[in-house]
Amino acid sequence: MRAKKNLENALKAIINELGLNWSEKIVIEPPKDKKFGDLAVNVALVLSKEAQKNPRALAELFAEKLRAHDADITGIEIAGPGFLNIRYSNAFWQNTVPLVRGQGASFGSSAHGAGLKVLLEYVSANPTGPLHIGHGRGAAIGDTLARVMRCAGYNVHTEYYINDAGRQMRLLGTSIWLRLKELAKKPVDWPEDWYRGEYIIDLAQDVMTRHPDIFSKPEEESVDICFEYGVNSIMDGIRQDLADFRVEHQQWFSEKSLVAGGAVEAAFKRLQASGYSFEQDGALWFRTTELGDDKDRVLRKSDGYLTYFASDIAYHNDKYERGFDLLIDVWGADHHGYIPRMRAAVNALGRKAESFDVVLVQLVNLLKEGKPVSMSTRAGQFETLADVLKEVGADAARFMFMSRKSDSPLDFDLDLVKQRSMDNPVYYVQYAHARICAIQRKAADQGIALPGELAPEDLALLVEDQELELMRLMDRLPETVANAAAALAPHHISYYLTELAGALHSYYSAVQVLNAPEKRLASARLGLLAAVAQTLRNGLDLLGVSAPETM
RNA sequence: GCGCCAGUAGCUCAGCCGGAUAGAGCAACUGCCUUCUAAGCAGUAGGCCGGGGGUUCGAUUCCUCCCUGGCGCGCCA
Repeated sequence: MRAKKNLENALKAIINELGLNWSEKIVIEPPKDKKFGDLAVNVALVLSKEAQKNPRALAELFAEKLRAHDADITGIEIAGPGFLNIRYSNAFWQNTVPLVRGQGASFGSSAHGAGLKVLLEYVSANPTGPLHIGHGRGAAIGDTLARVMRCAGYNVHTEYYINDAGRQMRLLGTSIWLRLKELAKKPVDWPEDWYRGEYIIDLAQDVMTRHPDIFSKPEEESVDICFEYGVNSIMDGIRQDLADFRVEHQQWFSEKSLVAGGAVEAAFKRLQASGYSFEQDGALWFRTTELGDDKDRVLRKSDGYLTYFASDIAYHNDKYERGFDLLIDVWGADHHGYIPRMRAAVNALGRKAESFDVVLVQLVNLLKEGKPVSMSTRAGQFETLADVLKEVGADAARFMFMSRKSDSPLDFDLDLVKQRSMDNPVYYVQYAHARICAIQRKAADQGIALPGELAPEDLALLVEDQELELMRLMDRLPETVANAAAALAPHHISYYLTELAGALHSYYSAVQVLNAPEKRLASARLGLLAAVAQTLRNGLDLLGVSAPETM
């Protein structure tokens, strides 16, 4: 980050001096191959198209000015069409060590998000059964994204929307009630649509214990009792599962409360005012086709019940009215068809299109010994998130979920995730941290103290290739976090960590720390390792993964 | 039929707001444990970046058409 910012500022000054225009297209990044230098930039982009055909002269001019501008730049190579390969001095990189150690747990953070108020909604699974592995992926992505965005300077609020109104909920109440009747050996007429899972029987049993007199009440009231108990009990389970997975929501937002509070009617009025709603066949419709959807959508059905869409519009309207600048929803990819109508709603509510974004999370294929495991809730046959966590642990599961971008399907092989090998990069990264801790313990045993702030002449001893590589990588954490936040792509963090861990392992094998030829060198290296451990911890913490001291 | 997502090394995947010789892990092969944890390291080999066309000085990246796979297309949520 420091390197990138430095170079960017220098380039801006020079471009300004030359009377040219800075272009957002000017990307400063690590070169594809380390032998090219520390950073690469293409300055040809500030030129007109015509001039870009011969960018060499300009590149030379920039090179000359950069050398004069920044004493930390020790090497500039002109390559390719307008490429400058920049090399920073060792001293520049060595300063990363005190920087990281000075910032400690906050190293990696930046002001990139400028305090933008973001509402991040994730999981929001219907309380009709326990969370399964697919919900787990959404949970891991949502929670990690929240951590990453906060670290990048966004003001993030996280929510779980509880769909405790509507048809599926009536179905839950009925399902429990029918199981209850079955338990009481009463005749049962099974409908086509009901929840068959074993947990429904458990719930029915609980209701029976708590309400022994339930059969003496009117059936409607009994179903209500079943529903109330079922929702609360299942939500308690969901909260517990998420807590075990280290997934946090700051707020649990009830759809029922939204409807009861009149928010839906208020949203309807807004749509009416903008002229997008109409009545037809006894139902209230929203003309989403005028806003890019392929069909108009029903808001209130002819039977008087609200659609899910209706209360969802009200919910999003409520989010805006609470003052959020950006709404991000994490959805399962099977809901992607829902996006156009939600965008239509955002538009009709008079909000900017960019203020609403969706992170689509593709399916998880749960595998056991290479064979798929079914996860249908209604068929009552699924591997719950809780079961998976019990089997592989939260660390391995969270890292696995962060090992792919969200919109590609993920095979989650239980046997693989349990494996303690490089098939399973979480151990690779954690092991790097544990190795540093082992050295630190050994140092303490030998009476070698972890140095405080290293003097410049001590830092200057850190000149091995692997040492400089570690410093360059550490310097990249803040921009990696900022990029991951801006792109809503939290998986970048796990790739970064794997790279940093690789550099550490490489260093560990090549260079002796405690057995270094000189005491001062050993001490300097301990200082470096303390910084690397800090960086690993900070990165792992963004993923919600622990950084063990021994393994 | 329409829409969304994907197609990159034998396998699992990064990269994609256009830029250098396309990267990583696994699997394969060769080496490295009397030295701080071998859950590791060093190295070799492995690619019409699904296919055709287009835009461009330059395309894995953008546009378009095809092919293949997944997922959606309710007065369900």
